[in-house]
Amino acid sequence: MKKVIVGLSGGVDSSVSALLLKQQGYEVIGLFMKNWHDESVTISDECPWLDDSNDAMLIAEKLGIPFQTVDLSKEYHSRIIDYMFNEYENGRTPNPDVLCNREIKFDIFLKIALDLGADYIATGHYCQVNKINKDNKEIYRLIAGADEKKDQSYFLCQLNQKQLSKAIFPIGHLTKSDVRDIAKKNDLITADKKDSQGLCFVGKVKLPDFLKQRLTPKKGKVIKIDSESVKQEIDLNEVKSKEKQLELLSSPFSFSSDDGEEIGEHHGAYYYTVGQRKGLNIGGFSEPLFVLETDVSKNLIYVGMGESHPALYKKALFVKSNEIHWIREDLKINENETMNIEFRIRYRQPLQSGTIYRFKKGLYILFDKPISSVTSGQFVSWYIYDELIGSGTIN
RNA sequence: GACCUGGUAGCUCAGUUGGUAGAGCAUCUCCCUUUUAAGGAGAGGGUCCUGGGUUCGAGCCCCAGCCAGGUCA
Repeated sequence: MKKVIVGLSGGVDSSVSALLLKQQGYEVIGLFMKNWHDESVTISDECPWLDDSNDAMLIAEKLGIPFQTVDLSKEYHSRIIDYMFNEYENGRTPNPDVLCNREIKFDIFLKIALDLGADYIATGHYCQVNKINKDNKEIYRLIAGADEKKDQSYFLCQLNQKQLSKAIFPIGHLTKSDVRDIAKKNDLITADKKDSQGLCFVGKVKLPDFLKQRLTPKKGKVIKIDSESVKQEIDLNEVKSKEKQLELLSSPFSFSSDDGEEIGEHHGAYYYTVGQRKGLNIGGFSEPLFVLETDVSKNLIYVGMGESHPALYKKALFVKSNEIHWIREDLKINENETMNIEFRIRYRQPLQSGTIYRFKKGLYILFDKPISSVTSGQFVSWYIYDELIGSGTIN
């Protein structure tokens, strides 16, 4: 009998995952990860993890499976929280939950599971894995969850073949309402529990407050850039090489304080992210203001009025060579090759179409249509149909 | 110095022939969402510059003052 350790979070998705594994005849062990202690920074109920661990335990009892708790808060802190603060400090916008999967659930947790003699680990993610044979090699494919609205493949975009080979996603072929139905029919107490939100393991936070733990507030200017003053289309015909063209299209606008008018003050450029609307605390304009760019070294933030401001849109993005990740290494493209793909630059964004151009320095993705709020530090993941084949950090 | 225009929600402004005020933005809450955003819904918020006067009744009319911007000598 194959042995699976399932990460029980105390939610309905992992509950049903465990149930299904049990029904499929696996030897199932439930493991609850406690990765965060500090409730002072969260908005939600006083002690969410206590309820969650309790629910997880009750589910394990109900299913008649062994249950354990592990505390990975030290690792979570060094691998996720530290990364987060570093990125924000450098004016980038990290994605802790993508890292959490790569570094915690599918690394440390996986190792613990293997040490316990498990053959696989399972989680309640809405995504699917399948295996194909190609040139006598087994290749694992990461497929989007069947429920388009809940597809969480994006959060797993940094996993590799080895990790996928050990992963089972028991609910990936189901919809959320299927999962809730199953939970109800089987009297699982988590059946009607609200979906979790906010940072995985940490919970819902007000980001600026969270960041203030380590990034001290410092006042700076907010500069408003007029639509008209944004330099118009670069004449690509004057630029000979494709690489140079793409470099221009993907590079930041690099505004300076002379490019616009000072309209207010902020409390720290690193609290803001591209495309952000709320929290600027500046009114008096006919349309909302959106953050176009931040400059952490000068502590400036640049904003533009209206959702169609030209500086809110980009036609290309860049990923450095060492930050390119292929799940399907067999599909990897070489220097000077291109590939038509679909991609997304944030969770739940509809897939966008574009082309990858690979050069020595890294790769560019040229979008068929300009994309709003392309944010450095976030992950871009690329797909062929519903298969996620690679990803990278937006430069 | 004279004249003109304006002083109305946190901000920018609208307010019909006088009947105790509105819109956008901002803010807050909720919804959505295992990142950051965006998006959707709702709510709160006004000694209508001050002091007099006319009127049954004044943000709207009259007088004086204060403040801001402008024009002319």
